[in-house]
Amino acid sequence: MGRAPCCDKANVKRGPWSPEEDAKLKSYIDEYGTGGNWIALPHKIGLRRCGKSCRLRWLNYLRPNIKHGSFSEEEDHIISTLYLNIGSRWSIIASQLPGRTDNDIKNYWNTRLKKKLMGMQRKDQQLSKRGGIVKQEMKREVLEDLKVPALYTSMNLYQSFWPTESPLIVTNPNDHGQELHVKPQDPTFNHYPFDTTSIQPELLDQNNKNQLANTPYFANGDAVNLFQEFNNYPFEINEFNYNTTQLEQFDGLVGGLASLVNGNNCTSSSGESNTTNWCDPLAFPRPTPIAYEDCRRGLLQSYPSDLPSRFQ
DNA sequence: AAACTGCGCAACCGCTCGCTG
DNA sequence: TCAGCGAGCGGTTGCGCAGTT
Repeated sequence: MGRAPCCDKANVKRGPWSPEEDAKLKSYIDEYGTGGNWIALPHKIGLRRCGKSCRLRWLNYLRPNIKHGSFSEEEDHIISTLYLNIGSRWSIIASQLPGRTDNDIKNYWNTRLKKKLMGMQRKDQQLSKRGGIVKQEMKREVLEDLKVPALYTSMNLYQSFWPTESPLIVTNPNDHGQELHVKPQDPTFNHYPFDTTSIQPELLDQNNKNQLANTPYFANGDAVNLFQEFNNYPFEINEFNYNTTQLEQFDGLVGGLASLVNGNNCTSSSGESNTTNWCDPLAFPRPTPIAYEDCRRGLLQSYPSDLPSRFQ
């Protein structure tokens, strides 16, 4: 049995909204609010519209302070950076752009910005042909399929999502019995263009803006979607699972993940033979790939024997 | 001037998630 | 614990307009 429809489709109007319908909806919500029930709303005001349609019309067009019109360069930058870091999570991206709706941003990305960026990337490829064929091919794959959020290295980017109001106390669900006290983020830190000074310079592109050129890959050529890989936050990172389950092959080097131990933002405790950093998605910095840095430090000497095959 | 094409955007569709009883 | 429901979200569709042939 399929899902029950949210409204009687035979008796609701579809298609573009008339000015009269807009006025009806707007004046009602202005006076009474949505009442927290979109399904019931059209009946209350005598609109022959589906509740979902009313909600969409209000959110995308009628509500106050909606910004229509062309996007600025700064907005372009924010959208592209966020897209490359978190993918098509339009509502999150929209939350960073006051006055813009997720629908607007989605449309803008799909119809214009993506093409604009891809054009820029192709130009970049032509200029960097001295790179190896394999590297170029891998890069091309990623750039031509921007549906794959490639990397999650811009730590500061996420700071705009971090708590700023009060210290958090988080209990480790991994049964370690730890209580972690997290200091609030300095609110003055949330700005664009974001500060990249805390990111390993090897992980940044020539403009120190992102890490497009250093995307880690699986051996089969797929771009590593680090965020996807570790979507089941909170999770625990330690040197053991770091070395065995979170390895990626990166351009001939061995890479991986580690949490960024960054002052008060992340806490760590020493185990018997390794260091454990427990991270909560809302409270801590995202993990960052530190492939180059760790290779240089000699932390990764060889593949462990139980390395899952997909990382080999 | 008419037909065609491509693009932008509003709106719809269907899925997931979280809340509630 | 689980089913039902509504809200929210991201993908997709299709209309209308502008530019081109």
